[in-house]
This record gives sequence, structure tokens and C-alpha cells, in this order.
Amino acid sequence: MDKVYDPHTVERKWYSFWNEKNLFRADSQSGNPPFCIVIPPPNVTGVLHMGHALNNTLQDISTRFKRMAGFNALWLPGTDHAGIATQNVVERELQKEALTPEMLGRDGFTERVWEWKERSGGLIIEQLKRLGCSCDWSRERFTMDKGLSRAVREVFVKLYEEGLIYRGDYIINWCPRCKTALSDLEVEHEDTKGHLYHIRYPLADEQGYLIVATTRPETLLGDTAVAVNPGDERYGRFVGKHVILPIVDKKIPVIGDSYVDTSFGTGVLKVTPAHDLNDFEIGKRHKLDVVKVIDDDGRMNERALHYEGMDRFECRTKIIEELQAKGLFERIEDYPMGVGRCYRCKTVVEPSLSLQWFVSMKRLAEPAIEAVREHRVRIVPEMWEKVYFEWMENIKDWCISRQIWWGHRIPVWYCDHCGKMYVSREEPKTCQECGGSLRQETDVLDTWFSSGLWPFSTLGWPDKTDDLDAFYPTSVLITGFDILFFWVARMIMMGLHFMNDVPFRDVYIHALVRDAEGKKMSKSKGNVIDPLLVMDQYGTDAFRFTLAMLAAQGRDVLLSEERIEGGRNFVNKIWNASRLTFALLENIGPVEGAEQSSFLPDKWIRSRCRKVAREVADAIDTYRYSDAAHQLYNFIWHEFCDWYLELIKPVLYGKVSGADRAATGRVLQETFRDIVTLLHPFMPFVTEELYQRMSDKKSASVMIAPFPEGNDSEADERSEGEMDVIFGVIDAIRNIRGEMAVAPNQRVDVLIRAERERALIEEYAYFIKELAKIEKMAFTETKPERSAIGIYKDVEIFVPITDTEVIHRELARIEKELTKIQGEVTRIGKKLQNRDFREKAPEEVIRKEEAAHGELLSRQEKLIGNRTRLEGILGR
RNA sequence: AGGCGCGUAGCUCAGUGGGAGAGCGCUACCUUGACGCGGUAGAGGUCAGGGGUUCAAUACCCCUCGCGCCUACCA
Repeated sequence: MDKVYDPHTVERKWYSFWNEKNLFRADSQSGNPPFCIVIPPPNVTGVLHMGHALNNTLQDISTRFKRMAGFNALWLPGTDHAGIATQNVVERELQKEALTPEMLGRDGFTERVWEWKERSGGLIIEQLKRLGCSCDWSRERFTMDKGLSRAVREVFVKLYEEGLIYRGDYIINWCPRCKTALSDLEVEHEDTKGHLYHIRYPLADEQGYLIVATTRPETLLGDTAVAVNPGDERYGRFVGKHVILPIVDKKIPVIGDSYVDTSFGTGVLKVTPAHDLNDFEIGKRHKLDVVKVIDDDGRMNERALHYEGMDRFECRTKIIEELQAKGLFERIEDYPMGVGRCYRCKTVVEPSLSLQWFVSMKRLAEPAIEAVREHRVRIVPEMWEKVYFEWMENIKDWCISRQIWWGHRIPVWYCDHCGKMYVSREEPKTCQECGGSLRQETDVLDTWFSSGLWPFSTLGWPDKTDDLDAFYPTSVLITGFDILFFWVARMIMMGLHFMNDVPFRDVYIHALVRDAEGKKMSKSKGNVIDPLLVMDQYGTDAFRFTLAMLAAQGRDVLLSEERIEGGRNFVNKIWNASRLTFALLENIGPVEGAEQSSFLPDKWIRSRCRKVAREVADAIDTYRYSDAAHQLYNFIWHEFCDWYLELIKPVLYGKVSGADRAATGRVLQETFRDIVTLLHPFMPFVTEELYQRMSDKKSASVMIAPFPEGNDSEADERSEGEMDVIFGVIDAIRNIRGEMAVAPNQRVDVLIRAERERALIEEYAYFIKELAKIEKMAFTETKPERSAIGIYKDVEIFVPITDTEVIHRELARIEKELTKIQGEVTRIGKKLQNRDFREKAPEEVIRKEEAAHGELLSRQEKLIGNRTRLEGILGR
């Protein structure tokens, strides 16, 4: 084995090994309890980024753990067709060939997208495999495949029949770049520095004008009224009169509507029902005309007079110029405002009146709110429940139609002749009313419409399948908070509505990955760390383990190369520990028939290992991945490597007479196997490599090795307590050596004064001497004069001092510690004298404080004793 | 505007109603027969500030300041 672990040589081989052995596969007929996760399907256009890496690492940890713990584990993978994103990608590709979608036509274009999908769409799946994901690839799904498309149609038709889907004219968010409607969630809000323009609208029947304040002067061309608050003393009298709409020179009414805020702007509101949600509502109340002046491509249309064909933002400037020229411009002031942008292409979204399809949400939301309130779906961390409720309780109808070609085409047909509409699972041939020919609706559905069905459509719905029986509801959904509304909430609503049961029992919401400065990683900021490069450079296992360590609940994950380096060092540490372990075991030969060891370090490490196994299992089960990883890190590095391996070296090298080498070898072997097994969910590749090298492996793969049973009742508290004494004594001696600047390789003599612990220390004297680098160790009844003192509980350790300069150093050290102790003694002493404390604090706390107080006093006394002796030597 | 979250060692972060922790960084020493991607020891904190509840607060409540995020139809 190499001195340094090389991930590249081992990682490749094991993934195909698992695959060939069919270890990823779940069985719907299995008698084992089910555990199921459906993957948040990445976009087919996607390449693996840090968010995916974290998300899928956590899913894999849970899945691998549950599989090893005896569950019938299914991690169901797949990808999302990502309507707008994918269409954009293919459009860009066409551009290179000087083609447009229009030139290919709808069928030609979608064919191109499928081609593209077959060619490049599998990239992210391959990257997930590199990450080590143990998905059941035989069940991989795609939101546009036959089965899922059928599920989409079924849901659309059912909801329509139930009156929960409707079509109508409403103000929606329009992206002039993508040329499609967007749902409210697909609009990103951004604070920008805007302006408030004050414009004069001349009165029609008398002198003067009303001054209107607006952030969007270009929409003036579509104004059909001016509104004031009817109770406004300044303007009330104008209600019912008219003003002349500037530039257009058209008479429009002044209306009274309580929506108008008298304290905002001038108190006069221009009303453009076709380009503003509130104006639209006002327009409905007052039956106003609706004049659309901006086209689907963001340019002014024929209703915009001489501005026809001009870009909406250029028009804004020109309109102001024209108003100034006409003396109708009052003034301009800075005004911070929110601008909506398309989440795909960042173009400023245009609120626009449009005929679209909607899902009526209220009735669907109510049971979904209940389900979370009653914890039939448990959201972890709980804090996200509030966010969920907040949104669900104020939910608005969902615009689901998109004016693009890539996606599930809405299953609605219109008769060319009589206009009758058919909503149907199967394509109707001709109009039943008049026999006329039918044309299918050209719009497709929002991608999230099909994603919302994912937990049951992937398991075979609408058919009744074994998979649905076995795995629905799924166990847990693991995802980031950024798609809580987009996806999680909708799955809960759809699952309840169509399956009559929640889609998953738990939702674990993990943090976002950010850079070391806490900034969101983005290509434009140039602060992205590419997970694939990281895996190349540091190894997949190191990367995964680092992510798990950083994935504390409810916090952002700040990733830096230094952290990953730490992960790599840990993997390397394990690698080297295994080199030693294998060498030691080979050295002593077979250990299978060995006796149960009575060697204290053996009993101690077994006890610790069982506890850690238990804690790791608990932590993964409750999504505390970071806790689990830290437990393992500390146990393996600081207990197994730093202490245990060092303690057993002399035994296994045959330097301790009377030791049962085989018994200790057996414990080493068992413990090492446990460690590798416990680590496997976190670092699948090295652990498989090491497992396969073991002479005592229990399964064909560590992937299906039983997860070590942790059991607190088997904890060996007595052995742990005794080891603490040994550790305490060694630490005390090392501390003195360090403080007195004794070189690490220089052996020292020590005298030990102990009563109760004497037998134990004597028994393990050899090990103490080895680990603390002691030449001669002896016991004493009296306190030697010329020595430095180390204390562990009642045990006093003396290291003789020869040099006067060292005496001064020791005195300084004692002084420093005494100061610290004095503070503590005073603090606890006060507490113990407090009558309220003695009366009201729990018995246990009082005893604990008394014990601490006593120990401090005894330590203080010992230190003072030594100080007095040393000062005596110096003749003070 | 409302909501949520966060301010703990130089940096990044855990943590808990009763003796302040980790990783990295830093200092000193060390080729101890697995590992320098290592070992041993060490320095470093009024747990943002103020008030309250409590025998006891870094932790629970309120306020202030600073930072981040989400939701929102005030033009």
C-alpha cells in the first residue's frame, strides 16, 4: 500500500463493481421494511454544481446507511425536462447554424430537443455516479417520458373536471425574451434605483390639470382612467369629470377608488388596466377599457401611436422628452423600487393582460397545510414550517401555461368550426358537435406541474404498481430551501389530492453552499468551486466527508479549499491507520479463534466504538449529518489512532510479556472493520477498497455489510473510567515535559504518589512509560523536594528537576495555574454558600458543584505544597 | 412594509439553563519502526450591546445596533 492515499486508482473500479453486483437495486417484493427517497430531479441541461453535490451526498449517506441497517432501500433517480431552460439551450445551438425554432416548426424543433437530450442530457447522471450515488438506475425516470406524460394528462384532466383548472384573461408575468408567461415564483425581485415621474394630465372641462406620479411613464399610452381617493379633499370634486390623456389626446374619466393612497405621490393614480395588476382590478371594478400598448417582445405596439415598434425602455425616455416639450412634465424624483426579472434570463418581466391557464390553489392548499400542521409531513429543521405556512396561507392561483414548445402540451382541443373546447386524456378526432376539425392547444405546461407529481408518477402512477404499494409514501425528501414553494409544497398538495396520502413523511431542508466569504456561488461572481475539479484534486470521499462535516442544520455551508484539504487529510489518516492495522495483523497471524481480551485498552475501544456507532446511527436518522461526521472524525483520529493504536503497538510487536496478542489482534480487527463500515455511507470508495482488503470481511461488499449495532447498555463504563486515569497520568507528564521544554525524544524519570489508583497505574506502567517517554518510573510515599508536579485527581506525579532555571519556570507555571484555580474556587464557593442555591438547585447539581469544589481545593493544596518546597530550595 | 435567520478564539463555524468547544491559522519542539496530508505541548474568548426572568443566562424573554435571506399589488 502506498504511503499516501491515491483516490484515482481506487475510485473508478468500485462503482462498476457495485453496479455489476446489482447492489443499487431495490426489490418491491422484499420483506424488509422500505426506505425510499426520490431524487430532486436535476435539469437535463444541468452540470453538477456544489448544490447538487451537497444535496446528493446527503441523500446517499441516508440511503447507504439505511440499506446497511437492513432496510429495503430505494433511491429513485431521474431528470427534469426543464422547459424554458432546455428550450433556451437548444435555441442557442440552432443560432450557431443560423437557424431559428420557427424555421424548423414545432415538430422539427422538439425533435431537435429530443436529439439534444439523448446526446447531452445524461451528463449530470454520469456526474452523480462519480459522486458515488447509490441510486437504483433501473428505475431512472424523466419528466417527459411516456409514463410521466400520462400522469400529467391524467392530473390535468381530473383537475379540470373538478373545476380546479380554468382558463381566463388575467394579468400575468410576461418575459419578452423567452416570450412566455411565468408564474409568480419564476419572477425574481430586485431592488433598483428608479424614478418617480410627475406628469400633468390637463382637465377636460376647465383650466388646470391633475398631477399624476408614476414609475412607468411609457404605460401612459394605455391609460384608460385617472383615479383618486373619493374621500380626498383635494380631488374628491373631480370624480366623474374627465382629463385629457397627454400625447394620446383622449378624454379619460377621473374615477374614485379607495385603493388610492392619499399620502402616496400626488394622490392621483394613472390607471393602465392592461399592464398592472392593481390597475386591472380597478379597471374591473369600474368597467374601464383595457388598452394593451406593449407587445409580446417588449416593444410598443400599434396602439402606441408614433412609438410603435420602439423598445419599452427607450419609449420611456422619449415620452418624457415629448411631455417636456409639451409643458406637461412636472418633475422627476429618485425612487427606489422593485423590479421583477425572469429567473431564467433575467429580462425585466412585463405584467401583461393575457389569456392563460390557471390552477385554483385554495382548495388544494388547505389539506396540505393541515398535513404539515399535524406533522403527517415533518419539516426539518422546524423553522421552515413557518415559511411554508406563510406562503401556503396566502397562496394565489398558479399560472401553468407556457408559450414554448418544449414540454407537456396541454391536452385541450378546440374546434376550428364552432369553437367548442375538449379537455381529454386521449386525442379526440373531430368535433362531436359539428364534425369540424380540431386543433390542440399550443401552450405547454409549467415544468413544475410535472415535478409536482414526481413522488408518485415515478413509481408508476396512474397505474396501480407494486412499487407504489411498496414505497409510497416515501420516507424523506432531501432538498434545498430555494425550491420549498416551487416543488415541495406542490408535491404535498398533489400527493394528498391524487394519492390521498402525503408524498413523504419527512422533508429535510439543507443549507445553500456558499463560498468562504458567505456569498452565493455564481458564475457571474466567478466564485464557483467546481465539484468535479474538487473530486479530481482531493478525491470524492474527502469531498463528500467535508460536505457532511459542514452541513450543520439550518446554516449555510461555507466551502473553501482549506476545508476540503482537511477532509483529504482525514482520508489519508484512515488510509495510513489501515496500513498499520494490516501490517500488525499480518505480523501476528490468524486471530479468529482468539479469547475475549481482558486488556484494558481493548475493552475501552470496544466500548467507545459501540457508543459511537449508536450516536452515528442516531445522528443520520435525525439528519444531523454534521454531528455524525464529527463523531467519526474525533473517534477515529483522536481515540483510535492517537491512543488505541499507540497502546497496542507494544503488545502486537511482542514487547509485552504475558500479553494475549491474538486477543488484542481480534479486537483490532473487529474495531477496524467497524470503523470502515461506519464510514462507508460518508466515504464509499476508500471504505470499499479497505473492506475488500480485509481477511475477515463478512459480505461481498461493504455496501451490504451490516451497519455496526450500537448499544449503550453494552458500554463498559468501568473500563472507560480506568482508561481515563491512564490518559490523565500520561497527559500530566506530557504537560510537564512540554512546559519544561524537554525534547520529545528525551526520556525522563518520574515519581508517582497515588493511593486508590496505584494498582491500576502499576499494572499499566509499561504503557504509561512508552507513551510519556519515561525512563524510570517509581512510586513514592513522600513528596520529593526538587521536582515539577503534575496532578490528575488524587494522583501526584513528580518529575525531578536538576536545573535552577527550570525551578523558576516551574514556579511560574504553578503560579499561573493557582491564579486560575483561585478564581474558580471563589466562584463556586460563593455559589455553595448561597442559601437560595442550596434550596432551589437540583440535588445533582449541588453534588456536582461540591465535587468540583473539593477537587479544586485538593489540587490547589498540592500545587501550594510543591511551590513551598521549591521556594525552600531557592532559600526564600 | 412584513417575516425569518445570524452576530461565540485571528478566520470559518459547532454548542448548552449549572465547570466556554472543533477545524484551519499561529507559537515551540520532534525524521518515536502507519501517516510531516504526521506527532506532542501551548497561546488566544467581557459568547455584539443594554435590560428582564431565574438560586443560576452565552443559552429563555424584551429592546438597540450590525449583517444576511425570503415574502409583498402602494403607483
